[in-house]
Amino acid sequence: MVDPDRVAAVQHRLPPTLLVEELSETFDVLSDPNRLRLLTSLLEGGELCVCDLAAVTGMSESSVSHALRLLRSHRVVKVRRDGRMAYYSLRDGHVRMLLDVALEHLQHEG
Amino acid sequence: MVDPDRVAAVQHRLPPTLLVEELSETFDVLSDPNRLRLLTSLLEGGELCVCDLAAVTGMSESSVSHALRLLRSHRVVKVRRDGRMAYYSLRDGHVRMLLDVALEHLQHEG
DNA sequence: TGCTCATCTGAACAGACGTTCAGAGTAGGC
DNA sequence: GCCTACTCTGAACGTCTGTTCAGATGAGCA
Repeated sequence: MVDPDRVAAVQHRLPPTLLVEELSETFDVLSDPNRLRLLTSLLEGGELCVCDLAAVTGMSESSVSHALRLLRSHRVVKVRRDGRMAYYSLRDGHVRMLLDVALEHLQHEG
Repeated sequence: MVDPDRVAAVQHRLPPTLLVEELSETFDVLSDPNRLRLLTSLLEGGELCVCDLAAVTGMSESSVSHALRLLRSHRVVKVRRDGRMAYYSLRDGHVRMLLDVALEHLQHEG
C-alpha cells in the first residue's frame, strides 16, 4: 500500500455493498445485444406485443419472453394485458438517457 | 405477427448491429460490482495505483489488474506510468453520468 | 549483480448466462 | 366442445466470465 490515508478516505466514501450490487444488476440488464434491441424497439414503437417484438428483433418468441421477464423484474418495462395479448412498453425515460450517455462515450472513444 | 406495418417501420429505425454490440459491451463493463467499486474509487480518489485500489476495494491485486485491463480496453480509465508504479484515473465524465442515471432509475423503482 | 516490490499475464476452474426445446396455460373463433 | 394462436415456463446445454494461482516482467536499491 502506498498512501494509507487516501485509501482510508476513499474507502469511507464508497457506496454501500447493496447499492453497488443493485447498480451492477441495472447495467447487466443492458449488457445484452438482444435486450438492447428489444428496448430500442420499444423506444421507437412505443408499445409492442411479444410476437411483434420477436419479428422486429429476429429473436424466437420464447427468447423474447425470457428477456422481457428479466426486464420486467428490473422495472425497465411494463406490460399491459389484453385478452391473450401482452403489450410491452418502457417504464420510464431512464433507458433512453442511459443509451444516450453510452453513445456519447462511444463517440468520444475514437 | 400482429401489426406488420409497424414491425417493418420499427425494424428500419433500429440501430445497426455493430453499434448495438458496442453499446452492450459498454454496459457489460459496468455490470460487475468489483469494477464498479474500482470506478467509484477513482471517482472519489482521482488517481490511484493498483495496490491502493486493491486495498480500497478488498480485491486481490491480480484481480484488480485484470479488471483494469478490461476497463482500459474500453477507454473507461487511463493509466500513467511512473517507474514501476501505474496510476489509474477515469478517462472522461461519462461514467459519473451513467452512474447518476442508473441511481435515479433505482430510486424510482420503489 | 542480486534482491525486493509493483504490476502484468496466461491457464484453469467454478459459477453465471442466454438460448433452444418441449410443454403448459389461456383466450378467441368456429 | 374443439382447435388455433399468443404467451409463459422449466430444464438442459454450450458458452462466456471472473476469480485464483503460478509465474514473468521490469524498475529501484544496495
